[in-house]
Amino acid sequence: MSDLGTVDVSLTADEKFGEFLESRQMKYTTERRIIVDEVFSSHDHFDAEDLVAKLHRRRDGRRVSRSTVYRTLGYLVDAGLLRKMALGNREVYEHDYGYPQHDHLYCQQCSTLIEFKNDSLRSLRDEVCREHGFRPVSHRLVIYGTCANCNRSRVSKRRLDMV
Amino acid sequence: MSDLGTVDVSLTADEKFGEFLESRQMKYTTERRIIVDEVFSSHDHFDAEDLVAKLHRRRDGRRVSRSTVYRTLGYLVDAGLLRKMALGNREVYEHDYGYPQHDHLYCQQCSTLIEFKNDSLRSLRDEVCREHGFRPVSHRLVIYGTCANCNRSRVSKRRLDMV
DNA sequence: TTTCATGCAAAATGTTTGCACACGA
DNA sequence: TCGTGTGCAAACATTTTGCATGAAA
Repeated sequence: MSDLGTVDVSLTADEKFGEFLESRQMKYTTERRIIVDEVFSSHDHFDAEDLVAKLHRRRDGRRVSRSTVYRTLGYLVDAGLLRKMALGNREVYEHDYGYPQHDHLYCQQCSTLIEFKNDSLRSLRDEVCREHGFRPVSHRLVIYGTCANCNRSRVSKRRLDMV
Repeated sequence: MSDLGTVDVSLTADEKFGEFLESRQMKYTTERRIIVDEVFSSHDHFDAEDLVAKLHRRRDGRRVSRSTVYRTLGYLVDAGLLRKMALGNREVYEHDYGYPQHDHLYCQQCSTLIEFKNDSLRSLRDEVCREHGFRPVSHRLVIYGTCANCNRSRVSKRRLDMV
């Protein structure tokens, strides 16, 4: 997983979620805490069922049902803590809060996801929007292809084939 | 629907699909012809169920079952005639063959989809890929926000509110 | 103690598949 | 004719929902 560093934020994800819940008269339950802990313990992209599996197989007291996982993921997106995006034919979540805006390179060979940041891309996006009188809120860009590693292997393989 | 013109191609979509089917020892059946006709009769974006509905409600002899619609859409993508992409939480199809490469502005207010073409974007994409040793095959970019029309209405509304 | 959340099971959605019959080349 | 395709219904995969019980504030 690429690491683009962080964006300074005054609250932890946990605190931010607490504020969100409070503002909506919702409760910060044990289950919601378990989910936030799990989700923010690593920076990997994951889909709903990945998380269900992790939290469902637990033998300790920290099991959470499928419905609660799905419901809570929705709230985390609403709270601005997670972003949901389509990757091939999977729907994956990634950290949004405290993490810089970025786009993705997705290797169709080995399924590696590379994050990258490019400021010109952002300006170009805004310029296009301006030309259309369009007010951008967000965007999703995924470039599909093959990564450096896979390109290397293929070249080696091709060379071997030639021998 | 925006119209970006066409790209010159030597075969009609129908002929191209015929070639594809032949190359795979598949048959160009009545149902497949009905689907190609319908899909290429307009440039709108549509999802599988839109098409199922259109072809299922027909009273003439041109009804096609749900399974055949789904199966054929897959072949049309494989044949390079259609592109599939995520739009919000829908999966929509659009023409690929004979249509220029482009990206999308999606209005979250009125659900309008605006297509645009921007060559700098393409070069920038390729530059980013080069920096990462990544070989691009395709990409999906959707910018979410509000369109000129909706921005106008909102401004008017705001002005009225102030009176 | 009141209000909201959970877990379960059922339902809803979107898509794929096995199979008997039908059709295209 | 032969091999493929179709339609149907059933299976699947994913996500949502109604409801009785349980926990947070």
